[in-house]
Amino acid sequence: MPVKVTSRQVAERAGVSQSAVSRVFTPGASVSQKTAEKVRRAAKELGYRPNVLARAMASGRSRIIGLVVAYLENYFYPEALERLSRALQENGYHVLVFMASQTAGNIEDVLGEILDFQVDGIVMASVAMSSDIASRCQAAGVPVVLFNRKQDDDGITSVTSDNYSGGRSVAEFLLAGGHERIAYIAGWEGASTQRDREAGFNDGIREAGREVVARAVGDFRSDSASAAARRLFGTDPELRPDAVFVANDHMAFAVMDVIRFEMGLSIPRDVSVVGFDDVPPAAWPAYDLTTVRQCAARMVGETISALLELVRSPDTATPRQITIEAPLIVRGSARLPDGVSRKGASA
Amino acid sequence: MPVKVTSRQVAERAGVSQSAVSRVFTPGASVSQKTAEKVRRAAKELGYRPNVLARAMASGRSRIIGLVVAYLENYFYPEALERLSRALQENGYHVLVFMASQTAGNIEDVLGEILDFQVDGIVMASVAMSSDIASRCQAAGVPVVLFNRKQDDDGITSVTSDNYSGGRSVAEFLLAGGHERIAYIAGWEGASTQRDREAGFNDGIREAGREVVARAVGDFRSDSASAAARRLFGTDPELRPDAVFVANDHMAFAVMDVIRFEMGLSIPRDVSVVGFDDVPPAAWPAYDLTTVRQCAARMVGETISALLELVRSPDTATPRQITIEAPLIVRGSARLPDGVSRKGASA
DNA sequence: ATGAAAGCGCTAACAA
DNA sequence: TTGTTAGCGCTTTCAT
Repeated sequence: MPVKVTSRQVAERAGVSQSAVSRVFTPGASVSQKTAEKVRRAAKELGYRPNVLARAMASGRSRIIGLVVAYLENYFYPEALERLSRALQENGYHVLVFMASQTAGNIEDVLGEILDFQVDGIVMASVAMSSDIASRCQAAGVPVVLFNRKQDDDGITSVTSDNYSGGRSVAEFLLAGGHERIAYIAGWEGASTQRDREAGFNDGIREAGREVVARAVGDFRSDSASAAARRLFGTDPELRPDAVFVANDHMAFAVMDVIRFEMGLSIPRDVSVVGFDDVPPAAWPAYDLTTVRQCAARMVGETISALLELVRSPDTATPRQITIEAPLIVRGSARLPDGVSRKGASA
Repeated sequence: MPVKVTSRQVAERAGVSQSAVSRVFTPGASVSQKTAEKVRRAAKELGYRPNVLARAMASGRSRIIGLVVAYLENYFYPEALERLSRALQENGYHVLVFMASQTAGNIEDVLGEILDFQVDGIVMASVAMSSDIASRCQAAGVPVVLFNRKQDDDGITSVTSDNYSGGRSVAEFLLAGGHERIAYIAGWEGASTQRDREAGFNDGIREAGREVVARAVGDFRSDSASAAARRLFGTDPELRPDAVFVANDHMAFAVMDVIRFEMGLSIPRDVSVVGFDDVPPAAWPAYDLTTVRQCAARMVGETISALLELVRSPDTATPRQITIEAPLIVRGSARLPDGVSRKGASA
């Protein structure tokens, strides 16, 4: 049995030209029933499968999508990756993964590598904002969509959840719950998600004529978040916050553990904690975290359709900023406003 | 600025032949300093980057590694994927992801797709055992390594941790802790990891002249694990297990939550729980789970070196079964044997 | 509907 | 060291 079967060999066996074989394996090409049958039989007998790379070279379309992702440690991303990959597979595309460091400017290098692969499109998940990306890809003629990040430049397609409103609903919820001293633990400040969540949150607080009493930066990392929590809560009981909004769940778990197991405080009696993302562990009873949901399924769905649109009709498709609604999921980690039960979402 | 720059254009500009350009970008090829410089300058001016796909076609080596993975829901895999991808990137390879369903026989289809991409090698993470895979890849001349799975057939390279010993140390630890009624919650029975962990565990229990008093199957899924826990612990206090070994951490978290929050029992006072994997949440204070560590870093390291060895010297390299040691990590979710403190590991 | 022929952009002998 | 020449396996005009 031959290790590599070419279309030429199939053609020979089927008694047709090589291009006939190519057509049989090209959806929408014009071949007669008879030829198709002969070819398929010969192909099956020989165990022929078209070489995707050769096809890519000749056609200029690789059916490969480059995915840049910084860290899988935040459990929002594994789910997104899995969904993205499955959805793309169903559409005949495959994902080539490029790991980038979270903060570094090495996005530029990575971008070069990606482009070398002649990918049909790129999904950038959780990268720093940089308008260079847009222009470089535009120059290379490769569509990009930003996943869970936004740029001020609106020439680039992005899919995010409504971070601003999400942050705002947290503020309103916490205020309605009668909290007096509300704090915030920020994510990495280079991220648009961080910026928007905080902006919405702050606006919500301020419009009630109040102020955030304490702020620390956790950089979206659990160790930094723990440290931030120690700083915020390791003070006099009178100065201590009675509520904290943490910029994502991943950090919120660390914060909750510091509050409960190091400080010996009770959640939500002494302190209310709210996160952002609604990753699976947020629903685990040990955390039962009130949080803002980023619906990975919908975000991925929009990402795919925007990207494939750009891939398939590069000329007519235009960049869009897609925003997915981000509902507050009320669980047990935060004191409730009067009259609100755990089942009802708050606004 | 041209959208696509070819080596031919660079050659023209540098005043050399096209193959000279190719050589400059081929490590280890023979080019003079002078030529190299001219070419590099021309390349830079034009913004030339070699087309990886064309190179792959011509050379027969794509520098793409196919990764088959079933589910990222178990947090052991995101970490493995991230490490694998980074390590391969450092070696000039990239990962093409293929999602397979956990149980289905669709590994076969996926394998076909992978092979179409002319990948240089394949990593199969968490797939069902199937000796067909080995032969199909062998026929295609593509090296494979099984990650976190083993086959009876030893013609295929695999990297696993020492699941048998791991299971055994759990048995010994639980026995030493004075537990009277020891139960087991199994993973998906098609997995070699499940089989080996249980075998080691059972042997450890039996050699002490004892028996596992209850067993349920959780299929490595948290909902099934919760259900299993309800069955096991929803009985008379006298019949209730006082210790349970759960085949992986992912399930163990669900089991702990059922035990604590549904049954109202205390861990470890009423029930000891031990898991397997040592994923990050196992160390979170809210779980503080005693578990057996699968060292992702080492497993990935061995996977990479075995795979690259097979890729680079297909003739001399031989299949190996690599086993990584799997130490028990003692935390607070299980009653300790007398004299053992949380810092000292048990045997 | 089909075959012939010309590439896609590169690597790898082979000569020189 | 360098240029010339064949391909790698496919898609895609262009005739027929």
